[in-house]
Amino acid sequence: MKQEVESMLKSKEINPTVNRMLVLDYLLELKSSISLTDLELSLESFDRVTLYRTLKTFEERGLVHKIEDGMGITKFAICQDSCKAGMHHDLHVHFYCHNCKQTFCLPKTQIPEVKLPENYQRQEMELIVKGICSACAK
Amino acid sequence: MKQEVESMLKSKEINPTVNRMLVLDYLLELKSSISLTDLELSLESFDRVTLYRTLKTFEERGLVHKIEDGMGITKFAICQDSCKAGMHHDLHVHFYCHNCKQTFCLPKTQIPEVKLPENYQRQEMELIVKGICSACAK
DNA sequence: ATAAAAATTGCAATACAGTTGCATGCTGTT
DNA sequence: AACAGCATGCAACTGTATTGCAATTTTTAT
Ligand SMILES: [Mn+2]
Ligand SMILES: [Mn+2]
Ligand SMILES: [Zn+2]
Ligand SMILES: [Zn+2]
Repeated sequence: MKQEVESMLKSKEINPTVNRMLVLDYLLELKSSISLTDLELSLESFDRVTLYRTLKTFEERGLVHKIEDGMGITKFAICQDSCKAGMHHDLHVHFYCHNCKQTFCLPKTQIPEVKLPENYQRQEMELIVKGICSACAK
Repeated sequence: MKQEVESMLKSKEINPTVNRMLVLDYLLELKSSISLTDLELSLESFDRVTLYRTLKTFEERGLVHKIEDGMGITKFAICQDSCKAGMHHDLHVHFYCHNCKQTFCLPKTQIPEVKLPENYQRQEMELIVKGICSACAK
């Protein structure tokens, strides 16, 4: 397990420090995304700034992606697969649950194409669907 | 003109004070949306809190809608038409320009339907397209 | 293995958007 | 004119994001 986490960091050219391995391990367990504040609450021994910079590094190297959850909170989630440093391929839908306040990646749900007005040049897209998640719907 | 602004406020059951008429007038001139901070810079004579509460009232009465611009900034824009107090019909796409940092409503560009995984219940959607706006593309 | 260099971390401080409480001022009504 | 109710401004507070710098850890080169 620890071996796996370490090589995952190395493959993204991230120095595998103890801290970073613990953070990555935690993110991998997680079913949804997490905000910096919630991460700080979950991993109490870490300084907030360290977690901030850890997430920033992870994002820059293509290991996690940033999600605007649609309620003004920034969250982070492990990238699915093909993301590289400075190159995220993150065209899936995100789902915000009004009940549990969690934000889920829906990697199998692609963002459909939209036709923009004349002269608008698209570079990225974000689609946030809000409602009740499957766990809360039961 | 002033007459028009006043009756617009009244039709949404908002008390037409001098301040509110000036803010609404400014918003109507605007081609794109605006953040609280930028509004404060544009209308210097107003206190930030007054503008905050003005926008909040406008939003609650269905006169403006709130936009998460995808970069963590909340912006406000005049509603198109059928919005009522507590009931926004805001399923159009928003466009964020990386060059001028403005966020545009694209009222003619609807958000396409997406099929969610089993048991997810949709209530709202937000689609932000990022890139270069038509003015900056020239 | 050790020393030097480079990267990482923690603490303190700052920046900044959003929000609330309260005293004051304004407006319309009796 | 007196009153009630809403609107406004100021000060203060919250919460998140971000930076500077010194201390510590990790890596690299002897
Ligand atoms: Mn995602
Ligand atoms: Mn809009
Ligand atoms: Zn839920
Ligand atoms: Zn532009």
